[in-house]
Amino acid sequence: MPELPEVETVRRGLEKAMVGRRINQVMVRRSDLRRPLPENFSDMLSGRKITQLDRRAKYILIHLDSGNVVLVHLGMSGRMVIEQGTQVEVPARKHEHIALSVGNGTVVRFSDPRRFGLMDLTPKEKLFNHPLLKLMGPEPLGAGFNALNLLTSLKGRKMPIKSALLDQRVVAGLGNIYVCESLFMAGVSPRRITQNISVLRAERLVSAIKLILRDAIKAGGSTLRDHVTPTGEMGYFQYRFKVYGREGELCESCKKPVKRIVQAGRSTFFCASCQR
DNA sequence: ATTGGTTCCTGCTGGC
DNA sequence: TGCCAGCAGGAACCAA
Repeated sequence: MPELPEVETVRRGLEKAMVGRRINQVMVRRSDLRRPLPENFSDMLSGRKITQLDRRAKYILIHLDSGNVVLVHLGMSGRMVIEQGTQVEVPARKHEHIALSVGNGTVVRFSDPRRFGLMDLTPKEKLFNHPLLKLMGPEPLGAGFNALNLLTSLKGRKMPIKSALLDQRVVAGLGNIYVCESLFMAGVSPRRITQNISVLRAERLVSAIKLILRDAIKAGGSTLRDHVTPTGEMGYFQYRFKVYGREGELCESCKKPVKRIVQAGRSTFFCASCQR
């Protein structure tokens, strides 16, 4: 499931194939994604040159020479795949919703079986006032994400730290997998209530999050079910999970079994002995 | 106001 | 072997 490292991997792959190219054809097969595609989506993209590809949290931002920006969110099962020597009319796979032809027989295809993903369009100057981005917290790999900042945003709140780290307003881009792994690396219990997070624990958490995200990006993200790079290769970080999906296996560090609990409706994997 | 629960969606899997 | 309930989860929404 695409979290920040997977989205960054996809962004890097798309950047090579798309920046400097002109979108000469847009095919919309389904517009009822997580939120409906803007009505003029095709018209606003057609004929536009792609100037830049950025990422904000789990969003890919495609900058157009018209001054508009396309926001792409992959949701749970979204894929962006580059194909050579093909045409937009021919769907590459089931559940392909959008295809962009960017010249030289190159087609970028967005598929998303579960349709939790979305695309939207906004003028560049309104980008960070966009409702989806406006309330978003700091980029975890940026200087704006540090222990002090984290403690401030957790102050007075009473929820398990696991849930807080999934809240995109606290830090933007983490999902269930990297939160579990970060908490393990930091030795912090997922059940610990946010207001009881000490400075030391906040520092360890911030370091762990940055380290894990950087390593995961280097590994091309994690391929569990859906994630592939735009050129179809898989990521490798799943082989380095210490706790995620490892219920019952022995903790590498203390050899006690990894536990699974449910918090806010989703699985948390952790070592009750190493994480306090 | 904050927080936890529910919902959307489809594909995969585990248990009978 | 085959079927199907249940699970996977990002984030908006709802209710307490």
